[in-house]
Amino acid sequence: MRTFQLDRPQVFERFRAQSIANSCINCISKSTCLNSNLDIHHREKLTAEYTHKFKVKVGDAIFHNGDPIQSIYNISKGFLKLEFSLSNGQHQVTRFASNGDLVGLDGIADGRHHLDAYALTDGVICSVNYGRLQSLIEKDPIIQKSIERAISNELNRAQEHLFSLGSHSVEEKLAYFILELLQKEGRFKSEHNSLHLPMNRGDLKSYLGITVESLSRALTKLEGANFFRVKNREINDIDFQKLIEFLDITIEESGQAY
Amino acid sequence: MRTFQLDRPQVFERFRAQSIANSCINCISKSTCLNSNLDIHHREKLTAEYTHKFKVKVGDAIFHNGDPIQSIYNISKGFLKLEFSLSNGQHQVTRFASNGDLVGLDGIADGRHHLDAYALTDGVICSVNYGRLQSLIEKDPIIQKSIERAISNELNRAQEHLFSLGSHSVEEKLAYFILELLQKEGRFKSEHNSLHLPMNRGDLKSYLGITVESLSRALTKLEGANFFRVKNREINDIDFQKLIEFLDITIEESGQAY
DNA sequence: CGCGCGGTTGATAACGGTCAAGACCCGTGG
DNA sequence: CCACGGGTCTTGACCGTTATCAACCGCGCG
Repeated sequence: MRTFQLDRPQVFERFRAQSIANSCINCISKSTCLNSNLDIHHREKLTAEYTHKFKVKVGDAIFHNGDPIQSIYNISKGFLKLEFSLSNGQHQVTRFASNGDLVGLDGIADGRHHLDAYALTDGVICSVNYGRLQSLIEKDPIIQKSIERAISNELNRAQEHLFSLGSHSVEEKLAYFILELLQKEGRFKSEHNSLHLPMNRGDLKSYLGITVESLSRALTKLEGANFFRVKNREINDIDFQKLIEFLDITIEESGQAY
Repeated sequence: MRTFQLDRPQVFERFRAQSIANSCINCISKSTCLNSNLDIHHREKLTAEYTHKFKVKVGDAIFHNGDPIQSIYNISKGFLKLEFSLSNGQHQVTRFASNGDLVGLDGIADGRHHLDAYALTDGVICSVNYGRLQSLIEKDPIIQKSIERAISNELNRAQEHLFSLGSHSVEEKLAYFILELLQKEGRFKSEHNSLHLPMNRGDLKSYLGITVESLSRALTKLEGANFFRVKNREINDIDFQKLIEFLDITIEESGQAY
């Protein structure tokens, strides 16, 4: 289970000023980045010559389906959505990504991205040039392992999403989503039983494969059953235990990330 | 797009007799295996000391959720289903795998499998010891790339599945599935407009996230609209063009596999 | 022959989608 | 500071699709 915290923005800002200067050593995201299990020597290799930090604003596209894969992206700050889209306009959000998540691995298969990536909020992204990363991988098995684990991890996340979309009611899908977000922010056992949703209802209904109206009704219904309180994008007083009972599932303590 | 054919079983049997003797050089699956883009020298490395061929029977489990990852599996013959399952009995088929598919990559993330794998038919599986594969990867960047591409490919397949489950009617999900199978068997432009479904209705409804009854009705409905003819597990006279018009999609010629 | 299993068909009900209206949020400008 | 306006979100009424429950069919097998 990841344990970083998102609730002290001012501290974040101080680190940001350092990390934007392209050092992996001091980067706030390092505990969840590619180099999470690298020692300090390895981390230095990932620094300036391989990485490039840049800011994004709400709505910015990071890459599109079909684009050749230039880089792998690590999110330092902010939120992205990843969409599967067809030329006829149909599209679906398949993933939300945030602090420490690696994005763009879908392009490894054939050298082209298969998804669209957009910024949901202003943020900072660390890009790692893919060509250079490849040569680095060849020289360093630890980095190679990190990459493989990251993709495999993403695959497993997709499987869980698949499961939650198949044969579940709207309320159940929503409950799975809330738990997923809680887990991502490492808040299972913490005193923080609230969430701020980084996405609007439109993106969330797409992710869940339902309509906005159903989503809205599901929110009020679960609120009425005292699973949580909803106020716009704020979810408060989340009753973690009730949610997992509702879904009839058990959560292991050691939800180990990559 | 993959171009191997599945419709001459007696020829397959002759090859099988050779490949069971553990040579990647003569293996019938090699064009779609890990070593698809290896030259003959590299292929030799993958032979006997790394791989082990074995037969499976209908219903056999290959691995379970939680098992430590011993091997990566390449399917030489037959069909597998991969299931996401919870301890409360809920489960969903998330993938069907056949000739040339790599299975078990979900376990790379944390060294344990996250899915259950079962044989849908009798078959032959080629296992590659994961520990040895890892050391091989370190020495040989081409094999490492093959692995990464295979996982990334699987990730993209999962995204498409996700898309087809979200916001689509039962008939649409079924149509997507038929096209997916056709594509897998490389029959888009071939004279073969028929399919044999390797799975029963129960597994298929699980994959599509619907009920058996809805599946049955969707089959008869699409049959009534002359998309194809259904006879038990045989799908005949498939009207490829009508299917893609129904889904309002376009298919590129070059559906390149890994 | 008759049982059991997988699959289909039918009747009914509920869940979720659709359409329409209204409430709320928030930025802009008077 | 408040009024306005546009977009987002919620609520309500209605209807269609799909799940549910139940019966039945066909086939393989003891």
